[in-house]
Amino acid sequence: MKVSNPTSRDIAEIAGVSQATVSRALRNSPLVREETREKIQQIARDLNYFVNRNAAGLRTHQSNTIALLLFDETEGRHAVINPFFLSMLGFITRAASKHGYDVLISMQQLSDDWHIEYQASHRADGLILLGYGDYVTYRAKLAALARANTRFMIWGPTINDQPGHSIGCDNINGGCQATNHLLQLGRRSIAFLGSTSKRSPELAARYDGYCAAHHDAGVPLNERLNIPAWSAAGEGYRAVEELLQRREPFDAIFAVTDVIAIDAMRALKDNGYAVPDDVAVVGFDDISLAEHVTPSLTTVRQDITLAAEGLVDGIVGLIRGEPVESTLMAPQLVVRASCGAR
Amino acid sequence: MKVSNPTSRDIAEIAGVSQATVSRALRNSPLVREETREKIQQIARDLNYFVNRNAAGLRTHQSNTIALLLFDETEGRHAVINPFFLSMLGFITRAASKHGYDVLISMQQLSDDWHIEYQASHRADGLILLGYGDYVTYRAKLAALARANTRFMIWGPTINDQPGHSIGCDNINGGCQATNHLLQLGRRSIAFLGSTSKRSPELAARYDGYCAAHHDAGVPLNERLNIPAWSAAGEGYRAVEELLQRREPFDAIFAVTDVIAIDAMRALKDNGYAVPDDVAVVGFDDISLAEHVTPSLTTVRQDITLAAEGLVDGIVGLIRGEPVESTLMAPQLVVRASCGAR
DNA sequence: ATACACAGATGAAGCGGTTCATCAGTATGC
DNA sequence: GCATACTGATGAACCGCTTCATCTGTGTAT
Repeated sequence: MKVSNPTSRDIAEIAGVSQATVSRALRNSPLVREETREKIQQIARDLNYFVNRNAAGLRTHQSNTIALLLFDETEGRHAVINPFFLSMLGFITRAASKHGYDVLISMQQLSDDWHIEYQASHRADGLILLGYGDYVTYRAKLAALARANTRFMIWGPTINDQPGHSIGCDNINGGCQATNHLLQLGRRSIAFLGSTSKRSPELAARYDGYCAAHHDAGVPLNERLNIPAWSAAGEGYRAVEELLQRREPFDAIFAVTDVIAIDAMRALKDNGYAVPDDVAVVGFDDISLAEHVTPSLTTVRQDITLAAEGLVDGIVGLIRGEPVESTLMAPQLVVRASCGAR
Repeated sequence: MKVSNPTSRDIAEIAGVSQATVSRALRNSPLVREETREKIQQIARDLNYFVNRNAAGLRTHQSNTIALLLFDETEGRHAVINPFFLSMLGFITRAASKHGYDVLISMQQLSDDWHIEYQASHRADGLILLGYGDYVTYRAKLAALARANTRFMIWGPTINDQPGHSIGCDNINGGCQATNHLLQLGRRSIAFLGSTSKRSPELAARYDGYCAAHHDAGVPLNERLNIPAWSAAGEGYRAVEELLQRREPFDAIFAVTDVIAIDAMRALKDNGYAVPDDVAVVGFDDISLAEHVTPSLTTVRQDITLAAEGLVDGIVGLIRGEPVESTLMAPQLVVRASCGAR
C-alpha cells in the first residue's frame, strides 16, 4: 500500500478505525487500546507518515518551536558573531530538542516588530535573547515584548525592574576574580579593555568587578589604562595600539571578552611585548579557542551548558505557565599560561 | 478598539469587508482596490495583527522555513562545532531572510528519520546540510532523502552520481595551492594533518591536492608525514605529538582545517619549535580567528558569504521548482605569517 | 432484570487562513 | 438596447489535525 502524502485519514482507513483514534494513538493516548495503538503506529511508520505541524499547531495554538534572537555588539554590520554565543547556540539547540522543541534562529531585526511577530504569528512559542547588545534600544524592545505578553528569556544580568526573566553570570564577581588574580601575581598596572558603558551592562559589570578588586586590594585605579573596545575582529589589536600610544606603563591586561584578549595578545607580540612576562593577560568567556592560542589564555569561564539548559528550561516553563525564577550563575577563573601564574 | 488575539475576521469586521478581502489585502493582491488595501493594512498594524503561520501553512502546504542540519565530525559527543560552519550559519540565516525564509537549526539526528521528517511534517520546505560529516552513513541518508522527494542542498563536493544538489569549494585545488606555496618557499618535508579517508571526501580531496602538488613539483611523498586528525579540540595538538614521536624530520605542516592548524601551532611551540622558522604552517577554511592567532595563520579561504547565498538560492530554487545547478567554487590562498613568506 | 460504571471508539466542530467559483455594478462595443 | 468585458468584492470549501460530546458494548452492583 502506497500513499504519496499520507494523512491521518489515510491511516485511519487502512487501520479500519476513525481518524480521531489515529490522532490519539499517535500521541500515545491511554484512551486507545494498546493493541490498536501499536497497529496504527506501525502503519504510520510503514507509510512514512508524520503529523502535519501546521495543522496540529493551528488547532493547539502551539508551534513547539523556540525562537533564538542573536544580538550583535557591532551594529549588525559585521557578520561575525561572538563565538561565545555561537557555541551557546549549539547547547540551546540540544537542550531544546530534549524538551521536544525546535529552534528558529534570527540574527537581525527584520521589522520593528520582529520581537512580537515571532509569537504573534505562531512561529514560536517563546523567545530566547542572546547577545552583549545595546541595552538602550534593547530594553525598549523588552518592554514592548512584555506588553505584548510574549514569553521570553534573556541571557544576561538581572537588572532591577527589567521586564522578563533572565539567566546570567555574576559578571561583577567574574571581573573581580580576574583582576584579583592579576593583583595577587604582583601586577599593579592593569589595563582594562572593553566597554564600561551602561549600554552594555554585562560588560560594565565586569568593569565594576575590576574596580572592586582594586579597591579591596588598596590599589588605586588609573583611568588612563581604561581603553574602550568591542568584541569585533581587530578591536583588541586597535585597543592595544591606543594603549601604547598613551605611553602609560602597564604590566597586565584584563580584557572584557576572550575575543578582545586574543586579539590584544597578537598586538602585544607585534609590538615586542612578551606575554605573560612583560604583560599578563586575562580574558572572559572561555571560548573554545582560548585554550588553544599561544600562550593559552587565562580567562573567566561561564558554564554555557548550564546556561543553555537554564534558558531552555525557563522558556519551557513560561510556555507551560509555571513560575520561573531568574538566576545568577557563578563564574569560574580558569588559570592558563597568559597570566604568568605558572 | 482592542482585540487580544486578532484574526483576519476581526479585521474584516472592523474594516467592513469580507475576511477573504482581508487575506488578499494583506498580501498586496491587485484584486483589492488600493484604498481598501491600505485601510485594511492600517487596521492590521493598529491591532498588532500578524498572519497565523500555521493556518497559512496548512492551506498552502508551505512553511517558509528552511531547516539547517549540522553534522559533526566527532560523533556528536563534543558540543563543539567547527567555527567555520557556525559562521556559515550566520550568513545562511541572513541570505534566507532576504528570501523571506526562516531558518530552523538542528544539530543532532533525533530519530532515524529526522531528515525526512522535517519536510514531511511541513516544518520546513527544504533542507541545507552542513558539515565535514561521515559520508558513509551520510550518503545513505541522502539516498533516503532523494527517495522521499525531499528538497535539499549540500555543502560539499559534488560526487559522481551523488543524489541531490551541492555547492562546494574545489578542495583539490585548495590543497594544491596550499602545498604549492610551501614547496615554493623551499619546504620539502611537508607533514599532512587530517583525514584521507573516503568517509570525509572533502578532506580527502584536500589530501589529493597535497599529493598533486608534490607530484607536479617532482617532490616524493613521505607517507610517514601523514598524520590522521579530526577537527576537534586537542586533535591538532595530539597529531603533532604523534608526528614528533615518529622522529621523521619535517619543515612544514599542511593542516586540513584551521582548527587543526591552530592547535598544531600550539603543540609546536610547546615542544620548542618556532613557527614559521622551524616549521611553516598552512591551514584551511580561514575561520575568523586565523587572522588573530600568533603567528597569524596562512590558510585557504572559502568564500562563505557566496557559499551561503548559493545554498539558499539553490534551496529556494528547488522549492519553486526551478532548475538548480551544483557549483564548485574556487578557493583562495591567504598568505599571512605562519608560512614564513614574509 | 434494571441501573450504573467504564473502557474503547466515533462524529463533528473548529482552529485561521487561502483560493476557487460567483456575483454585483459599471464601462465598452456594435 | 443588449451582449460583453472588466473591476472589486463576496461566500464557501478546504487544508489536516485536536478534542468535546456521544455512543456502544461489556462487566458489576442492586
